[in-house]
Amino acid sequence: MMRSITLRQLEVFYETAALSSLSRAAEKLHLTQSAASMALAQFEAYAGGPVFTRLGRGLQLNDRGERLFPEAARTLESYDRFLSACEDNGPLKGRVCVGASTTIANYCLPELLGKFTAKYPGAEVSLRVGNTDEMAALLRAGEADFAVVEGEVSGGDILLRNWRRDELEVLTHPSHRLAGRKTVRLAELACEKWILREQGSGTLSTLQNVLSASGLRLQHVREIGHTEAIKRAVEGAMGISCLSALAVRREAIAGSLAVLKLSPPLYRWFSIITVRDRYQSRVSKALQKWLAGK
Amino acid sequence: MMRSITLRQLEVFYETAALSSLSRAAEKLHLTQSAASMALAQFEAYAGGPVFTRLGRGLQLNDRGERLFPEAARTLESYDRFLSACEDNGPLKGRVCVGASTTIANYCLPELLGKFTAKYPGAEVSLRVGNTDEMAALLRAGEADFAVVEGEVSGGDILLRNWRRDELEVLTHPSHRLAGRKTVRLAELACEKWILREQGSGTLSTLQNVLSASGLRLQHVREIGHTEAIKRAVEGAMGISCLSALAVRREAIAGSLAVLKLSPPLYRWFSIITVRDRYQSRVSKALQKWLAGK
DNA sequence: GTATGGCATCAAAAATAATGATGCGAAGCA
DNA sequence: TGCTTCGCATCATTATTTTTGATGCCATAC
Repeated sequence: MMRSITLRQLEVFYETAALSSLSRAAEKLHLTQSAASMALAQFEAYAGGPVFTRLGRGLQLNDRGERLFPEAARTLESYDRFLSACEDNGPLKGRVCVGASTTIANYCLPELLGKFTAKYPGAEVSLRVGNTDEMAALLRAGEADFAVVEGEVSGGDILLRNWRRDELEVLTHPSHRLAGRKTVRLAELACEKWILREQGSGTLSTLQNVLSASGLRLQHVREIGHTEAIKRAVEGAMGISCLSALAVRREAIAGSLAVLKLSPPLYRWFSIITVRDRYQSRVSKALQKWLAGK
Repeated sequence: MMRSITLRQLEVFYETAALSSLSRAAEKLHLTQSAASMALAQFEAYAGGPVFTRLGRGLQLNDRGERLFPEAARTLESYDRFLSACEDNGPLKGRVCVGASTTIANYCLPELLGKFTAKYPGAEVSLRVGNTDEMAALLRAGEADFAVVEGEVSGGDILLRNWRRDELEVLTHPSHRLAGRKTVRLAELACEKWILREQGSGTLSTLQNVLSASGLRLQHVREIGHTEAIKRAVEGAMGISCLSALAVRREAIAGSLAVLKLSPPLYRWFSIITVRDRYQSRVSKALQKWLAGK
C-alpha cells in the first residue's frame, strides 16, 4: 500500500535528532526504545533514505536529516498549533491543586509550575507536599486534582502514568576515599556510614528494594527527614548518602559534594497519579498534559 | 488512552469541509464513506466537539469548524512541504509516457498534464491515446509508463487503482421532448434514436453492461467514432447520446445541448493502470502520485 | 409515496504499532 | 585485557487502530 509518514514517525525523528539519542526520545514520547527504533526505521524508509549515521553507539543527523529537520519541526509546530486551536475554548482559567512527594516538590515542580502559570496567567496552581501514601489519600479526599510521586501504585482506584525517569546517586564528602571514582557498586558501600531519608520516603524505599534484591544490608544508618539537611551532613563528612540526581545537581556542579553514579545505575520513575474516573477540570487536564510534554 | 488527532482525520476534516461532502471527500482520499465518517467522528471527539452541523442530508461547517479549518489547512500544507522535502533529490527530470483512453485523453488529462509540466519544467510528458485494451498492450510493450483508462482490468499482470469516478449523462437536442427533465430512467429511452461511440470504447461498454443487466436493448443505434462528432450530431437533432459528464460540460453550460442525468445514475471509474512489478522512474512515480492527489 | 442521496453505525477483517526479549558492537572502567 | 554497560536493531507476539461491507435512517426529489 502507498503508506506515508505518520506524525508519530515525525515526532520520533524530531526528538531523536533534537536529543541525539533514540532512547531518550523514546522516553520523552512515552514509547519503548524498540517502538521508537521501528518508527525511525520506517521513517527512513518512507523518507527515501537514512537520516542518521550510526556511529558507535550513537546516532547523528546526516546531511539529508539536517535538511529535513527544520521542516519536521515546522510541521510538528503547526500540528501543535492546530491542537491548541482545538482546545482553545477561551483562555485557561481556574484553580488546580497538585500534590507532590518531597524530592519532586523541591527540585522539579516549582520551576515547571512557574513556567506554566507564566504561560497561563488565568490558572491558579497550588502545591501540596507529602509522601506517596499521603498523596493517594489526598487525591481520594479530593484535596488535590492529581499528584506527582516517586513511589509505586497504591490501590486499584489510582491511575498511574510514568512521567520522567530519575536516577539515584551516591554522594560523599569530596575527601572521601571513593570521591575520585565515577561509579561504585552498591556492594562496596555496605559498610559505609549512611545518612538516609526517613522510612516511607520514596527515595529510601527504592534503595531498600534493590538492597534486599541483592541480599545486602546497610550497617550504619542514620535517618534525617530533610534532603537539604542530609546534604549538609554529608558536607560535614558525617557519612555518605543516596539521593535523586535532581537533588544534588547544584552541589555536584559546585563541587561541595562528590557525586558518584551507581553501577548498575538505580533508576525509578516519577509518575503522575490520579483517581480513576474522577472528573478532571480543564486546567487540571491542561497542566497534566503540559507536564507530560516537558 | 491519551490518543490524539491523526493526519488521516485531519485530511478527512479538511476535505469534507472543502467539498462540503463527506462522500466526496472519502472518494478523493481513496477511502470508503464509512471510513471517512468514522474518522470524522473521531476527529470531532478529539477536537473537543462537533465541527459540522448535520442538516438534512448534508454537512456544514459550524463556527468551531470554521475556526479550525484554516489551521488544519496550514498543518496539512506544512506536512506536504515536509513530504516534498523528503522527495526532493533535485528537481524532477526525465521523460514519462502516459497512455489514456479517449474521453480521458480529451477532456481530463491535457489540463492536468499541463499543470504538472508547468510545475516541474524538467519533466517531459507525452500522451498516447487509444482504448483500454490498446493501453494494456502499450504498457506491456513498455511504450508507456502507466495509463489512465475507463475500462475494467485486463489481466493479472496489470495493476489497477481507482482514480476518479465519472458519471455518464444523456444528451439531447434542446428541443427534444425530454430536454426539460432533470433525470430520466434508461427504460424510457429504449426506443430513442441513439448515436453512440464505437464497439470497444469504454463509454459504450459501460452502457451495455447496465442495459443487459436490466434486460433492455436499444433499437436505433448509429455508431460514430468521435466524441465531438457525436455532440455535433446531437446538436443537429439526429438523435440522442450518452457520454461522460466531462465531455459535455461545456455544451451543457452553453446550452447548445440538453444534458440529463440518468436515474439511477450511471457511474464508472477512471483508473490508473501499471504493469505489475515493472520499474517506475522517478518522474513516472511523481506524476502518478500527483495525479492521485488531483 | 417511492426512490435516492448522503451520513451514521455495526461487526468482522485487515493493517499497523507497541511490547518484551534478545543480539550485537562500541566504550568505559579496573 | 576482560568485564560490564550503553545504545540501537531485530524478532515474534500481542494490542490497538483503521478499513471495509452491510445496513439503517432521515430528508428530499420526483
